[in-house]
Amino acid sequence: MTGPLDSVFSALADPTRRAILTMLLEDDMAVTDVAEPFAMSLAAISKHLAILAEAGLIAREKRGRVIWCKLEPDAMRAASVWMQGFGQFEPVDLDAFERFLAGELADGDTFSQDSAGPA
Amino acid sequence: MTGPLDSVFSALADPTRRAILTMLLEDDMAVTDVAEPFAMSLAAISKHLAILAEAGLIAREKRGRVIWCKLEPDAMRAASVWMQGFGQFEPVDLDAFERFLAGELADGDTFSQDSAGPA
DNA sequence: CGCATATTCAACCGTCTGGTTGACCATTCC
DNA sequence: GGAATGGTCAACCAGACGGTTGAATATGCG
Repeated sequence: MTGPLDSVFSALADPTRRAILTMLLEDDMAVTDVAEPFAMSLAAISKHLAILAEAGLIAREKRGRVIWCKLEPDAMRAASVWMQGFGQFEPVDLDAFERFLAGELADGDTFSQDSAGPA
Repeated sequence: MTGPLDSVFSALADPTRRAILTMLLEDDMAVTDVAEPFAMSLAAISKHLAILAEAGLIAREKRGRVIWCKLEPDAMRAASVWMQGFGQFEPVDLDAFERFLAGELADGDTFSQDSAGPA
């Protein structure tokens, strides 16, 4: 009885996948380009993309031999609403957001997880 | 490195744990009472509670021989804000959002889960 | 003290997850 | 047609996950 919240939350539980979503926030990307900054195989990224697509968080569209990945932020809505039921955090509290960033920022500026940095 | 978003999202990815959080929305509860509606062992529930506590989503306080579980909705804030960055990315400071992400990256029973949402 | 209650610990088990590698389509280019 | 490019598939592996059971550790009570 796996529901949509299960797949969305567990998709978001992986930092690589969250990083991918963040990249897609900028622009649609081909699979190979998505994979480029990560220190793992293309096949691994392909699996991550499949999980994100399964959760509805991205859509993949094949054009020629390239598959374009596009963010589908609507899939986050249910999960977001669920969480908001627990806090009084307003749906759009940008001040809180900026304060959060200021507090939590501190370090790091690339997607390099373990050893290899981005090219 | 495992950041706070990892533990929160993966804690929320399990329907049993979401149901527990929902119950705690009503009131603080003892471990045994939390376990009561579920068709699984007390030990299993105890583990779920440990995971929720590890993620900061609940606090456990021992009073006498009973351990009381209390919701800590603040732990959801970061994850909620993160998701909201995707929901309405127009007003959000995208640059700050991505810097934050880069930093974060370095680093048969009673409940029908998906309907069991906050009141 | 001795027993019941509340909760965790420890060992174990099957399944899922995230990664690897190498082979396999599909498409474009020469 | 044949080679290079873009992506996925399949098999495999180590480790995490979600559950079980039985023993252990408080604490409260008569």
